[in-house]
Amino acid sequence: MEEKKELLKLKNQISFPIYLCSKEIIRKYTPFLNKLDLTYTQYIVMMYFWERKQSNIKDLGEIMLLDSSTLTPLLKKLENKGYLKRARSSVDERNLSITLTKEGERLKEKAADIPDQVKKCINLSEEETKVLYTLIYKILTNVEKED
Amino acid sequence: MEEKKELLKLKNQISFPIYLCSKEIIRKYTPFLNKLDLTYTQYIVMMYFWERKQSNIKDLGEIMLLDSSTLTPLLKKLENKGYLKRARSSVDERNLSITLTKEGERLKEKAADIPDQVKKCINLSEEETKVLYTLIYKILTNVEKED
DNA sequence: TAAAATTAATTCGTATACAAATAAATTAAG
DNA sequence: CTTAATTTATTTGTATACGAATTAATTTTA
Repeated sequence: MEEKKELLKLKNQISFPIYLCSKEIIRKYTPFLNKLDLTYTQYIVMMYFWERKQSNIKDLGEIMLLDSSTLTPLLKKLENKGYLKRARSSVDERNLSITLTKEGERLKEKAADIPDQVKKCINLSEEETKVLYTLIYKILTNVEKED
Repeated sequence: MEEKKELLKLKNQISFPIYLCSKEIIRKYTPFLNKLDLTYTQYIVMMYFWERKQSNIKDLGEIMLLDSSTLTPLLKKLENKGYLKRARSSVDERNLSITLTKEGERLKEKAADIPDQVKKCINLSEEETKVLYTLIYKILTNVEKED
């Protein structure tokens, strides 16, 4: 009985520090991303396209774990900035074909230093990072298993 | 040179899985919290008051790492639901004194089962949770050190 | 002590984030 | 072959989240 109430303390719920950690790391990215006129979410979407060049909203959303209702306005912003191009697929007009522009390619060079800078702030050893990485992915796998 | 571009891949940035993990764990809370008519952020604010009973926006914001501009509307919602009471402090009228209501106390009983349910979804061992906890707090400490 | 600086909370503007409803195109079923 | 079901993206509504500007109260300082 008392035990259950103990669980209801913030410090005893792993979700709370993870939530804080995510926000704080994003906060560390912000000054660097501001120089590129990008938000964190826009940045990870750009990273996706730096790897893939071409996609649609559905596939992008499956990697980002973001709904199309989040991505639609975000992609329009990135198109307005000149980094992406949006066009309906001619093969299947339901699909939106999103492609990286030359300007979007160039942005990759400007972003090249950011990961190292943030890594420096986070300041974990290689070993610690690897362990953290494993545990976080374990949670992601477990949590997704139930659907 | 090629090395830096390698860093710009999503899977090589620890921030991305942490960001996903935070969102996915919150998603696991959602069905339980819906039954209590609470969002995740409202839930962690309630947890804060289950421990403290009384606070102001500034102190609350320092624990939650949330700005007063986020908390002001959120606290008004929790007041409308009847869980909190907001009133200017008579000692220093700049401060908003926020207190837990009887209804808010009762909510704690209804929430008592949630942590265990989510823990089951996350499904890490005691040892793994402890290690994760340590690493996450290490990042939080390192990241905050620089201010 | 009166003006200046600081502090605490609110308001405003912009950007996610997600559920639910809608719309348009394609596929499946009869 | 036409209707029904499914799929993909958009729109709408609500709830964070955060920076910047504002307001009101208190402290500091000249």
